[in-house]
Amino acid sequence: MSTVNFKLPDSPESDHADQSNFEFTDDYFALDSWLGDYPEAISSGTTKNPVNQANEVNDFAGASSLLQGPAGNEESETIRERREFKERYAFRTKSEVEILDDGYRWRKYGKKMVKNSPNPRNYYRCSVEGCAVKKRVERDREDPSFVITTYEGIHNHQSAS
DNA sequence: CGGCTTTGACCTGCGC
DNA sequence: GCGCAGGTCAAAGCCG
Repeated sequence: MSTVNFKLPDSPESDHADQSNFEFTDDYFALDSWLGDYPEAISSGTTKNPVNQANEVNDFAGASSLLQGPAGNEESETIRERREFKERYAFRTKSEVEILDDGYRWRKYGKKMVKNSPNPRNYYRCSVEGCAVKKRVERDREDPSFVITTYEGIHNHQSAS
């Protein structure tokens, strides 16, 4: 239904058509509650059903701005509050490749097999020094054509690419 | 030559 | 206390 085309700042090199299909389908959802990290949200009626959260496009806009990094108001109360929970946003993306160029440079630091899924989970970290943003990439358990990307933290720098 | 992957080992939290 | 599962480290090798 509401397909959000997320145009990424294409780096000069990654001009391939493969990388351009970074789009959020109806199935994208923020994992804040989905991860089960927020017992309150779950007990208050939030289900794990992705369809239920399919129309939270506005939510994504907020998440997006957070991902881009605060534009100066780093000390804002909102962000400080969020920091207590650890910022975490996850997206389900239809993609052949899991290495999605989102404008930042990532360094892989781990790979793990998870019990729930036959697919491995990859751990990335922003290679910019002083930036503690982490990223977790794994394929969907039921739909290997989907990739679940979980961001953790906020970039404190401009996207370097 | 520098930066990044790879991969197994290590660490830690948690449930039994 | 033990074992499992998830997360991270770090040495070695690869690749541009």
